[in-house]
Amino acid sequence: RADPKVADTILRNGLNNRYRVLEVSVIQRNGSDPEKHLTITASPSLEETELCILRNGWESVPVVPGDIVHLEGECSSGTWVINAQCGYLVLYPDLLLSGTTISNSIRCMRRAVLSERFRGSESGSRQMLVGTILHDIFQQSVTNILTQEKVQELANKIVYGQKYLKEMYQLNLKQAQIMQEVEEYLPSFFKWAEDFMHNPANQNKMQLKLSNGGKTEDVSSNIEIVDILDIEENIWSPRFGLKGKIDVTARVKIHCQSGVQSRIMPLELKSGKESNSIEHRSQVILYTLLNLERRVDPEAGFLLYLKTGTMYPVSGARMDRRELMKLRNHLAFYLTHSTCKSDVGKQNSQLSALPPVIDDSQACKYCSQMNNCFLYSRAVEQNMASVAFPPAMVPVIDRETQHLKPSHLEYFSLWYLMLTLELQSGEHKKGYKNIWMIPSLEREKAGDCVGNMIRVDEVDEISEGQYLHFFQRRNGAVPGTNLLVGDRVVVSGEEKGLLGLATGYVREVSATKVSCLLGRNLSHLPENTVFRLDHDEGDVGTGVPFENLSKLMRDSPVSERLRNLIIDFQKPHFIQHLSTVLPPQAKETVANILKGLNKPQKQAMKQVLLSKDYTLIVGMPGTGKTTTICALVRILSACGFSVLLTSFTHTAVDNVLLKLAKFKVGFLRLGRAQKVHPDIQKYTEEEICRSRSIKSVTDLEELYNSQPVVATSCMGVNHPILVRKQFDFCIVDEASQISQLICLGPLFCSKRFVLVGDHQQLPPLVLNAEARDLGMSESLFKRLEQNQNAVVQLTVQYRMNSKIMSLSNMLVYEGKLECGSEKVSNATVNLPNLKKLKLDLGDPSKTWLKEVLDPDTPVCFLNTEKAGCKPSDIGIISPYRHQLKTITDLMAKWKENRVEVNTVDKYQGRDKSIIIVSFVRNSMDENLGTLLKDWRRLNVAITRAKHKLVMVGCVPSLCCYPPLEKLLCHLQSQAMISFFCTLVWERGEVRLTC
DNA sequence: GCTCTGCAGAGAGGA
Repeated sequence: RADPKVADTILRNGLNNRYRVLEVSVIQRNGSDPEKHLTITASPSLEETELCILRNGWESVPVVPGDIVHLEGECSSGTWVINAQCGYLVLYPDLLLSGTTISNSIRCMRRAVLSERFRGSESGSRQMLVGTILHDIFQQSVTNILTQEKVQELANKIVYGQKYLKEMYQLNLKQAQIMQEVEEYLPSFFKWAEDFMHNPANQNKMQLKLSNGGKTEDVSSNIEIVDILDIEENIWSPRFGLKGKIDVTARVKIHCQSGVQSRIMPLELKSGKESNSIEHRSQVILYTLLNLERRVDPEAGFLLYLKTGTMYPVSGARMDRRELMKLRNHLAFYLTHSTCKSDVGKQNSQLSALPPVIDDSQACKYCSQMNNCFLYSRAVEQNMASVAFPPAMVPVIDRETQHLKPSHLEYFSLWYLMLTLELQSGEHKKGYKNIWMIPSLEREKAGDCVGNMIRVDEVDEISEGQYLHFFQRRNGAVPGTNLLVGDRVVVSGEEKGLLGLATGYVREVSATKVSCLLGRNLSHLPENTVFRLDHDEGDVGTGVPFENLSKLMRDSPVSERLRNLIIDFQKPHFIQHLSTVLPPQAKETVANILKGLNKPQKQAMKQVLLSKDYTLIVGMPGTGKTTTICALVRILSACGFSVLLTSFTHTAVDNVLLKLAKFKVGFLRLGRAQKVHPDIQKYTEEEICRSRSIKSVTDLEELYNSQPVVATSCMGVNHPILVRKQFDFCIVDEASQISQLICLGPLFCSKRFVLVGDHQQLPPLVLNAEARDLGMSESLFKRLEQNQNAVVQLTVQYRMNSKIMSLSNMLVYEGKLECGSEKVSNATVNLPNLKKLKLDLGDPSKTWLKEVLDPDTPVCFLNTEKAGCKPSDIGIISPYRHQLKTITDLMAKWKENRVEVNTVDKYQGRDKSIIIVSFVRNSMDENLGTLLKDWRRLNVAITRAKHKLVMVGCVPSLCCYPPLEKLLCHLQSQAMISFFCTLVWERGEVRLTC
């Protein structure tokens, strides 16, 4: 009951009810099937309980106390009955599972569960791409009622357009090949249209089970498609815990003996073999359920095979729907219970078993999840007493995983567990469910949503599949919001049932309007539709690390090499002489570049050139990491090497590129242009393809091969270039801040790698405490640092004056940091109005300010209001967000307010002339909190200032934290403490005492 | 005990 996963769930009655299960009991009566009785409640106090009785197979639903369920059906005097004839129980209804996921689980649920974790395991195939293209052509043809000639034209436009070029490049296919395949289908398109769209009296009799006047009857009827209402309609159903995209939503006339019926029905297109299989039919049945969210029950749908133009009716009979929903519940159970607490009394989590391995080696042979499936059984399940494998599969599993050592299996299961725990923490915080569980007005308060919007102006198709929409607040101005340009949004209708209409990106936010680039054109919706735009936190970055973990375990030379280096700590190798790597013609260029570097930087260049495996560059604060990376890229490319340049954030990548752009080194920037620095946008693939109007695979390939330097974020590893190309070097900036498995991504497509970072600064963020304790915040940089022969340190810094530097030197760097020049060492802050100001400070109560303002004082307080330096030169940092809010609010009164206020964490990688650190803490409580216990956070905090570092805090309180205690001791011994100020709160006023 | 960045992604077929 204390499960945090459900602790914050909103319970309620009614159509979209949510019940908490309090008790589960199995009732076994003589001679009849067992029943399951659930004691449930929809009241937050858990007091008013109801009873739910599960019968006729529903008792198999794996529901346990604490679970959240949704009930469909009827409740009479506090009792729900879910049986063969009526009602549904939906387990974890806020977990929406897609139609394909559920139909894929019919044969093997294990595969369906694995596919949810390892999304990119299927790299796609020719058939799939052709399928996607055929869908597109068909959908556009029927929507626009095109003639045969026009359809041919459209096919040409799509195949020879830019839309699918990337996929074609990835699969190494030619456009002509695709076109040839596509053309074979076109005659069937026309045949279908002839049969069903333009010919009401067609001879294609179909058997349809439909309700009529209260009873269901099997009717023989003629089907006529009269109107196409939507294509790719996206429906989220929090009632059934389902989601899906419906190929075609059509108005259908059903002509039968008793008359004509008109219905809106789903049409599912298939370009493969005409199998009419249970999987295909199940998909249609699930779509009939999805339709309930928006319209009356269609009761049936159609399966259309594009190869032949044959259309099969599929009824959404109660029995089939019921079985599919039970399947969904099982899937939801496995996805939700991916970890469990080990033996009673212990608090440690461990991985749960997946759905069992099926006994069908024939089916497994072609399964895209085979590797992950066997890996999980070998690394995780083989040690579980409760898991038995089909005997025939045991040797297969062993054979397919024999390339892995015990250390590899251990690494896999540890990281799989940590990633899963972290995923659960993320789901708990974010997730889509807020969109349907919390009204827009309420979500607006937190800034995550803008509701009550109507669409204005025309929808503008910017490029294929990208529609620019404009929204305006129905009454008044757009409220204050966190929505920023470039953020992902989900557009829904305020009216229920219109969830997830489209997703896209924010283009512009003004006081009156929000414009968004969406994947679907919403202009077909009624003009008075009221929308809400929700900030889409999505489940970003959850798939990539799982995917990388799976890749690392593959039976391939690249993966084996990385396993040896990363898991088994194999010593990195270096070659002896530079002459063997340095081409004669590059010598002069390289020498010139080296001239601009200091000694440790030069050493770093040499080390990288000599490396056969990897190099770690420790970039202490202010030591010119960006300059070093920039020089490194120039040298490597002068030597003829290809380079993949990455970092976790777009900002970090662009920082290097901004510098690099000044030199004659060409590069290609991957990633969404919206997320890229404006000055770098012209180097993005998106921009280049637009400006050169690239429309053939050949041209695209040429572009991809044109630059030896490619830059992208670590998450962008699924780009086709990285799938097909191998680079000589991969450089990862800010590597000490990147989670191990995310950092691993770009390394698969490179022969050698360079990690740049500083493990004395903040590690990757890990939300889940247990995962953190298990070691999840260990970056790859930190892990490999134990191989000291691969490490070079940049120790000469150009940021801080000597006094500021000395703090960090004492704290963590053991005196290794040195100033780059006298100028740096002696630099002080320039305060032009100081003289005048000092006169104003005659009041004895302000003497402390005088001292504080003295440029020769490294530790002090500064009044930015009158001192006369630019506010933009000042940064205020604190470990705590709430403190920043208070400071920001206090400063809001000022006319000109350009002082940047931010968290320590956010200031990493940046600097300012003057930094004011507010340590906040002012109590001797036992509750210390963890933020200030971290040496790395303190190190970051005190190494941001170039000329003046002002720290504010309560000395005795702060002495409880070991890192601060050390710092304060040092300050005292250096006589810097006398200037230290204590910040005291009294009745909401800030008073400074010395 | 309070720190937060990444990003399209449901479905494209195959046995």
